[in-house]
Amino acid sequence: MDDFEAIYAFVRTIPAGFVLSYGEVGDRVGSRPRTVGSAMAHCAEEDKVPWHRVVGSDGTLRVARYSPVLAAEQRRRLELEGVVFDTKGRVPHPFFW
DNA sequence: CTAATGACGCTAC
DNA sequence: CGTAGCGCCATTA
Repeated sequence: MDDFEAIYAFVRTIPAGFVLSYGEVGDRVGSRPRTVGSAMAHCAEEDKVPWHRVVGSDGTLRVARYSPVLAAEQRRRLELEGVVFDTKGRVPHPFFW
């Protein structure tokens, strides 16, 4: 199984309304943050992965640097799940579960 | 096999 | 606050 698949499998278990950082996801699946980011970048719609629940260690939406459009999409989905953003557009702090 | 490519994270300045 | 450099490593070309 590709490392990506292991990452997708774990991310799929994150409940709606919860947010974890790339590093935290990496800790759970035994991968480095870089690999987690790479996996999220490649995940396809059919993978059914809640990629929006993974943010940067500082609570920012890292995807914004690459695609403002995707960042807006991520924020929209999180707010729909009840996640609150601070005045700087960041998640107060990744939630744990 | 080598090189390039990231939705990262941390430290230093 | 912002930028830069480095370590990291699976995946792809």
